Formats: sequence, C-alpha cells, structure tokens
Amino acid sequence: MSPTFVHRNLPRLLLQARESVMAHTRPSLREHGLSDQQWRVLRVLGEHGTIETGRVAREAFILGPSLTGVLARMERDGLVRRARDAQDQRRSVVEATPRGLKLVGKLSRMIEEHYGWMEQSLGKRKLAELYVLLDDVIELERT
Amino acid sequence: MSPTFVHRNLPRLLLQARESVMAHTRPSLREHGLSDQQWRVLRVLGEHGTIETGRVAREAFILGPSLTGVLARMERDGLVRRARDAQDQRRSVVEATPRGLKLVGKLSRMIEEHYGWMEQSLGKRKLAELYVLLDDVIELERT
DNA sequence: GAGATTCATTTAATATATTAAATATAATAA
DNA sequence: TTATTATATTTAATATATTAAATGAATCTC
Repeated sequence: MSPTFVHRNLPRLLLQARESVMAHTRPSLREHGLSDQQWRVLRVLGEHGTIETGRVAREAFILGPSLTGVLARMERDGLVRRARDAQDQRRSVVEATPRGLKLVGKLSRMIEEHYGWMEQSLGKRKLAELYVLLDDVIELERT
Repeated sequence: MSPTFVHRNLPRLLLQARESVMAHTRPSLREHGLSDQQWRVLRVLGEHGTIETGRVAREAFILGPSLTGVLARMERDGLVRRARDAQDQRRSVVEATPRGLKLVGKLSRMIEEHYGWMEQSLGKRKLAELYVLLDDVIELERT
C-alpha cells in the first residue's frame, strides 16, 4: 500500500524557485535599467538578430498586448528598433540597436557565471534532472 | 572529461512549467470570477481562518502594495472582510466570508482532482523528485 | 475581383507588479 | 516623558498581465 501522497502547491513552488534563481541576477539587470521582460526580449534579439515580434512574444513568453508596451518603452530607451515587415504588412519586425547588443553581451556573460555558480552549489546532476522534469511537466499541457 | 553542460534558461522553464500546470485549473478559477492572486489569497484564508495581512502576503507570495488592491477588490466582491488588529493598530487582519469559504471548498476539491491527474500522467515518483529539486533550488537563495 | 474569412498586431479597460515615498502606530532610548 | 527608531500598511507612479474588441492587411472563395 503506497503512503498518502502529500501535495505541495506546485504552482507556488515553481514561482518560488523562479524567484530564488532570479534573485541573484535581477540586481544586475536593474543596474542597467532593465525589467525582467525587457531582458527576456533583449536576449531573444541577441540570439536571432532581426525577428518578427510574434516570434519574440512566443520565445520571451510575453503576450502580444504586453509586448506592444514593452517594445515601445525599449524603443524609447534606445534599445531596439521596430519596422513593418516588407513582405507582410501585418507583421512587424524588431532588432536590437548597437547599445542593446552591447548590453546583451555584457549581461549574458554575467548570466553564464551565474549558471556556473548554480552548477556548483546545486550540482550538475540535479540541475540536469530538473531540466528533464520541467520538460515533462511542460509536455503535460499538450496532453 | 565532462561534456559541456547546456544551460536551458531556467527562469523561463520554471515559468513555462507553472503555466503548463495552471492551464488546467485556471479556467475553473475564472468561471468563479477569481484571478490567480485572489485564489492564492483565498486558499491561505481557508487554511488559517482569521490571519494578519502580512502573513497572507508571505504565504500567497504577493507583495504588500499588490495585496492592498487584491484585498480591496475581494472585499468589494464579498469574498473577504478586513479589520484592524485590536492589539497592534498597525496591523490588519482578514478572513474569508461564508461565500469565500464555500468557494475555497469547491475549488480545493477541483484542485485535488487535478493533482490526482498529474500523479497519473507524470507519475508519483517524478512528482516527488520535482518537489525535492524545487526545494533545493529555493534553498539556494539562502546561500 | 468583390466579399467573406483568417491572421498579426494594437487599443481599451481593468488587475497586478514593482519601487520609492508617505503614513500611522509601536517599541526603544535618552 | 519625549525624541528616536523600527514596523505594518498604504499611496503614488510606472510597468506589465489579462481579456475582449478593434484595426489593418493578407488569403480564400465564388
């Protein structure tokens, strides 16, 4: 007979774990005037160069209406440039400005160091296991 | 020689996993007119009865200034009642109304079923492992 | 090729998050 | 006791989340 399984409020645990991880990197983002969302967007732009905003939304996990405002403020702050897609006028594309790219580089190195620290303090094995389990949970949605 | 370790954007994975889990329960919350935050608050009140708002903030993982608004709207909607703490006039206490408590009961049962479903589709072992790993990650913050 | 339909993004309205500053009360020190 | 300091909550200002509706452009159908 299996023992009673204790549920732990999984959404809250996931939220707490996320906060715990970001607690180490967030101060650096703020020092450079970036919100969490702005950093996610910038990181996507650093990986892809010029890219459709729809794709940015999916990869940065930001809903369309939120992204509209985020990009507007980033453009205001000289981090990105927007333009209509020439082929499909419904779409719009974004790219990071030189200043934005410089920030991506600097902060990416900082984040890498943070992963190194996590590997050490948590252990590579546990980190790898966590990745797998999270993938499994994410897969559940498609069930 | 260990192979190069591939980092996976842990904060994003945790966010995605959370969304994946909540995707199943959120519709029910919305049907009853509850936001995610309101549900977290209600759940805490269901567990503790009358309780200080500061403690609600900690347990529901909501910052003070946000909680002020959340509780105001919940009071407006007849889900909770607020009052000043008699001993310490700085503090304030909250409790769920009968209507709020009824909602907690109904939705708690729904959530329990959801955990049952997760145990089945993901497996009890994996779920238990995930809890442990998340606890470890959360512990990192205190390092 | 005009009209219906689909698709990408934005606007609008309300709720929540975030950070700093203000307020009010309690506890403490001089 | 009075001034100081600490604590709990709220207000304020700005950013983001959420849902529905609107806009504008492409595609499809007849």
